[in-house]
Amino acid sequence: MAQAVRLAPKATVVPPRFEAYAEASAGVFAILESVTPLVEPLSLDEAFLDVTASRALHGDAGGIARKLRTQIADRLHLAASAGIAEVKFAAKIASDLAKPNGQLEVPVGGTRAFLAPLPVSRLWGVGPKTEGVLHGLGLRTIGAIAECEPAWLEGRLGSAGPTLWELSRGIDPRLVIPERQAKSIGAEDTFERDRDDTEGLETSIHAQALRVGQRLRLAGLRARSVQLKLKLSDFTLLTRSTTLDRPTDDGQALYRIVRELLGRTPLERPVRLTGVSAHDLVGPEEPQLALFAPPKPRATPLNAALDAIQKKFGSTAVTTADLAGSDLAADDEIRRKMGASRLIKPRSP
DNA sequence: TCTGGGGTCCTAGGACCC
DNA sequence: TCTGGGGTCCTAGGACCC
Repeated sequence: MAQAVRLAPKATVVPPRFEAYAEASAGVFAILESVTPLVEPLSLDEAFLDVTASRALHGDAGGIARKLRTQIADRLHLAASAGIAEVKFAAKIASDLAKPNGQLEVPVGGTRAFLAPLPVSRLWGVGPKTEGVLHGLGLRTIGAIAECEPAWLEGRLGSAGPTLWELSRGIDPRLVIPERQAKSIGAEDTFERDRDDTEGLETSIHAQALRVGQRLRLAGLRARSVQLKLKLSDFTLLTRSTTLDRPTDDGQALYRIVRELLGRTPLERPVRLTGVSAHDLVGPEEPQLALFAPPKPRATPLNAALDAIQKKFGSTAVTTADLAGSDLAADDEIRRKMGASRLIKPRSP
């Protein structure tokens, strides 16, 4: 947006409508799941489908893709593209090449030939850095990688070498996995202007810790470790993390820890972004390994009450004193998931 | 190309344990 | 107190993806 506004100073800037995208996404996934339960979301608007067992009922893969795309167009008025292949990442590339609003099928047994002329950057796991390394080795196409000795590639790229070699030959053993448990949950915000006042930074990570805590409770998870993230004015990234004595889903507990981490992190520059994330997530049913039963956390009933209030009246209905009136407490995603229908501003801190 | 927010996976050193 | 080999866990950083 910064770039766009610079180029077109008079442009009208329209805020994103995350709720609308989520609603459309749910509609698309409902259509996809009418064909097979083996739907693996890749993002809000992309998914892998394993239709191996669906063909007897729904016809061949190409026909299934056409049918799904027609339904998406008819019911949701959205364009959709599809890639069909024997392995996941080839299907993904085929769908990228079919955009917009097309579909591309890689013939059975033809994966390696399909990939060979494509640039190395098309491979999953090859970003700008790895692309530079590969170009330095004289490798520009996926076919060129396929011709290499995997051991030679390993010497130059580490363990990524043999993996890229396999992919270049169309070997991709990854299965379509419908439900995947989150491995981390985080919240981060870039400031309007860089700042270095402790109070402002603490307010920011407080709001983020509370958002993370709420999302943990929504997912029925607790965190065993917490990470503080700071991006400085020169874009250098700092992370500080701690492992907890006991897993928690309490935002205030997360905040106490990241505030401590912030306190012992000397900052040489103003801060551009702060972030808080929860890692090593465990479910609520995790067996208790402590020798003595731990005391029931005091925060649990409080959080349940706060969650209920926010579900009913919106995410800004009740918050901590330092966040009152600040827009940092709002989290559209939480509001959407909880189904809150209206927003009530606090009348006084 | 002056860089948002949500993630995943990997590496590497050091502390610590047997 | 030192030595050696095998291992886990914790922490920080980086590449990559949508």
